Amino acid sequence: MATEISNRGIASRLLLLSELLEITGDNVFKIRAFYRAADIIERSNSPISQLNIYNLTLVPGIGPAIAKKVREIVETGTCNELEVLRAMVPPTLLELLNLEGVGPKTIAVLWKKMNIQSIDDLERAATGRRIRSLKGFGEKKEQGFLRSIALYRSAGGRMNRLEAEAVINKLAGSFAPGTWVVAGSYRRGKSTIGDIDIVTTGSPLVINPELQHRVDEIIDEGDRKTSVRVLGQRVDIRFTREPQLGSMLIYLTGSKEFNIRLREIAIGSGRKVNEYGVQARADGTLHEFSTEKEMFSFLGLQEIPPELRENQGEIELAGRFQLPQLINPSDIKGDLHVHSNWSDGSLTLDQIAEKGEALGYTYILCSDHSASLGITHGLDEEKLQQQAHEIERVNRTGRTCTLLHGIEVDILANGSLGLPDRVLAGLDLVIASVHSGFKEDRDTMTRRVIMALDNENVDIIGHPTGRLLGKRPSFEIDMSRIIDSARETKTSLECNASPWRLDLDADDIRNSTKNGVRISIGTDTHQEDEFLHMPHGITIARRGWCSTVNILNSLSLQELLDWVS
DNA sequence: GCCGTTTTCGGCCCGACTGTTTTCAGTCG
Repeated sequence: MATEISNRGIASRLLLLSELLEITGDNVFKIRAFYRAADIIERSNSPISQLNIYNLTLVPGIGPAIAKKVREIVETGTCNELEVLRAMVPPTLLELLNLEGVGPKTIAVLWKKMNIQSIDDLERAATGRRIRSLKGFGEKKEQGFLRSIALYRSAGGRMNRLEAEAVINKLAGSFAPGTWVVAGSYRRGKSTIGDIDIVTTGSPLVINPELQHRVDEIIDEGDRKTSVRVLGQRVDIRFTREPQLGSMLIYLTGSKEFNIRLREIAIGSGRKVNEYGVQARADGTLHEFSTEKEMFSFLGLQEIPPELRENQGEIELAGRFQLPQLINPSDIKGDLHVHSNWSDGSLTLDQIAEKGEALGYTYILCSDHSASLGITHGLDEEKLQQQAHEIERVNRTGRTCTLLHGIEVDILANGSLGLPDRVLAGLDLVIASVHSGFKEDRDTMTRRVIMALDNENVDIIGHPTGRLLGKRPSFEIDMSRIIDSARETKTSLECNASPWRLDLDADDIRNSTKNGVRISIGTDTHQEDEFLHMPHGITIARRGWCSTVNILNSLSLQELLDWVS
């Protein structure tokens, strides 16, 4: 059997098609249709390659033309229109789309009038001051191109949440306390953030000058909006007034798809939604909202938590007042992934129990590495037995937080585990994780993890895709098979709260809980301050539509022990 | 190209800011 093309594979070809159509100047609505279809296919949790033409057209956003192209891609790996465009447009031209301030129209003109085909070509032409001779281009554009090229070459990509917080902290002094809110993808709880968006009720007359000496660069400056660069990252600041704060927050929190959907709905009832409020199209009267809740209510919607605003069905549910009650920090009863100084952590077991008590937890799973992983001073059978005695001693000291004795056992290359079953059977909870052999192919890796799932001693699969944000991509793994197997074996999948992992991601979490798989949130703490990463994990779980019933560590200690047995 | 209890044709979210212009196109979010 030939390998089926993945949803991502289909989506990437449609995306390439829409980018090529942009440069060749095709109808913008047609381009958007391709772009939307690519997004829908990428996010779908069932294999699109198995749908026939008719079933494809039943997917919202896919019509007869795109359905035909998808089938062509499934059967041949590409489609005719894509190949025609690829033969026409130099491939290096697409890279120019990554430059800030450079869009498809600009690229088309540079290509057709000056035969500029790549970033290097553009740099040479701008340095040689040749571009200013083109109609519609001047000296400032030329300099802007050179700045964008330098920025693109030095860019470190998207920020993780800690890096975003560093940028925010650098600017915090520009605003009076209580007059500003971080919106955008940071507020929606995304695991990586492209730029920072801030809404403030402060005056631009005060804040714009304040920003001057805190930023690397002012990109745009205005009375309604100012954009700056801080620590190499873009920050957009929108100025508003208290009576309009609600609509501005909704607007700047997004997502883009969410905003578009909200506005489409408003059009249906003769209204216009923008960042200033809701306007009646008939007479132009503007309704203002100081809170988001008031504006949602005015539109006939339940208040939608920022983490859900992705146009993934939440708006329709909000219209029926049927949004899920999302998990909250106060629902978390304990941390299910902590390392002590018995392996590669820095805290003693006593310190961990003390910290757990201070955080209001009723339990913490002490899950050190197994001995198979040489670099982290893992525990063998003997050390594990000694640790058991020490945990018993700590648990007798009368703290309100109980230490559970567990392990983070390695899933080895052949799918077996780093410790024998009889050892694992004696522990309270077992996390099994992949820490080596990331380069295996998709099928091998999937079977490795499924073997671990089939082991009756394994309760949780730790960081199931192995990614390190910005450093190491997920390894190849068929998550739908993993989720099926987790359901059958009643195993939990981890939402690792470390800001460098945040793995599983929100889409996989939502697919897991739809299938009845419980999510375990663990901080993977190695040193004291990492206990504070729990909220990052909760945020991702909220993005995955999790209620308390979906979260393993919202169970009480007794319920958790019952679940294990 | 997609879509439809206003529509099967004619719409398709909305506004800020810049640079290059004498009124607007392009880009961005």
